[in-house]
Amino acid sequence: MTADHEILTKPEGRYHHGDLRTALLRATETLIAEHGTGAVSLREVARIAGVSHGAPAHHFGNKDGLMLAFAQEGWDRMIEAILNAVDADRPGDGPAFLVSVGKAYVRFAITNPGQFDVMFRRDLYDLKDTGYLGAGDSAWVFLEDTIQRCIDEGFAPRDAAQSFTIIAWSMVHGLAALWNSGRVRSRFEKLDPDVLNEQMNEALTTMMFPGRPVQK
Amino acid sequence: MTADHEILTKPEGRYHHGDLRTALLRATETLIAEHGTGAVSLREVARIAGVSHGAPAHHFGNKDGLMLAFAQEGWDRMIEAILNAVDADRPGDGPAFLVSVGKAYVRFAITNPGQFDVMFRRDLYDLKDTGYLGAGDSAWVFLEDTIQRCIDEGFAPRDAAQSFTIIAWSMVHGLAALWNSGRVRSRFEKLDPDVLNEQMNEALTTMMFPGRPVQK
DNA sequence: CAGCCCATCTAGACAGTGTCTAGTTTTGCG
DNA sequence: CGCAAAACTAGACACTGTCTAGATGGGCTG
Repeated sequence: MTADHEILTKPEGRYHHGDLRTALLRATETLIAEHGTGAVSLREVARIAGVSHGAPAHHFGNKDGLMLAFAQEGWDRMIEAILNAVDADRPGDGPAFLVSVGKAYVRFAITNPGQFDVMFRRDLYDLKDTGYLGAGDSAWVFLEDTIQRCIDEGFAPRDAAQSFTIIAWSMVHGLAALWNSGRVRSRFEKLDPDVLNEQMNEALTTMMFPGRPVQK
Repeated sequence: MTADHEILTKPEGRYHHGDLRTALLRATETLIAEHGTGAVSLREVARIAGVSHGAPAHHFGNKDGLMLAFAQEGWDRMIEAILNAVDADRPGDGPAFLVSVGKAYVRFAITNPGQFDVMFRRDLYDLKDTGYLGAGDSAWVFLEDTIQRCIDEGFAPRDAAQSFTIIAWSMVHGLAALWNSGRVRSRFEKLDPDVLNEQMNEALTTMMFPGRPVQK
């Protein structure tokens, strides 16, 4: 119905689509957003893109491949979103940097609940796939570097890198997952998620670095 | 193959199963454990239970109903597991009580990854279902009471009930979810999950209640 | 104990799905 | 221009969820 949709539909009378892979990923995103993850089918995304029912298999191998590609795209998008947020916030010290990262993580999750969900759904595709694990690994490494910076600045014990990384990731991931599950949200109908996100990340970081000098 | 399996299979020559509802839930559990959540189908659980393909619909309405019942059973089991753990640990103060609860939460999640997953999969069934939300609510209320006890004992500010509840739940839920996703586990192949669970919950509670007197 | 209601379960049909195959169209490259 | 490979089509098949109509028998009423 939108211009986007037209671009993603195969031009009439043509045999080749042009950018079918992208079109199928966008169709997947639309389906998940409008009807949930369960509504995704190879035949439906093919229909939306205006191609035959067998076409998607050529680009993704099978349905698992489509979901995996969608998850990988999600990791790329999330890392990009975090980098942008950090750029915008210009945090002064390590803990402030961590707050910026945590807020961006949760914001990405609650603004892209469908894709975030797929990124952690190990039943949708082969977990051993190197690309999938690789994408998640870069997120881990990024987070670990953030913690390491806090350690280098004297905010945390020198041997805390791994445990603090797990703690930080667990905190923001749990908050995001619970919010998206609808269980937390249902108790804060009138609360702006961004406000909750801000408050939680500030509180969590304060707990992690109790001796931290307060930033203006 | 096991005795359990035989009990759950319809007695030969009989028309009525006896306890088909339970048999179907157990078949669901087995399928998820052995082949993942995606392997669950009404026809396959019917096959395992030795009944016709249409029988499950009578007990659960449709597939969503089966998954919802499985999720509800999960909530019941988790609350029971937490109560048992608290009984066994006999924690002295509020924070120790919280550690006991948190450890039991994570332990349930990593020993029942399939069921835990389904409990938070809002795409598998209608989120507005009162039974589903009700089960989750009792968990929230239980956790909030635990936090309230910490407040009453002077370990946390009086107005911290809600935010501390979110923080605590986010922590343990995030840890459980990340572990089950395989991303954390892949980095600690040789580490006993129970050890990580213990250490994390102690560390997290120490962060939440920094002034807490150390327990023996 | 007899009769009957209704929960339980069967069996067939139907549209929709993933995946496989063989074949058709088009692109890109020497 | 020629041609191999990539992109896509179209049909088939087994499987799925759900809907129907009907068969069975457990348990309650009288």
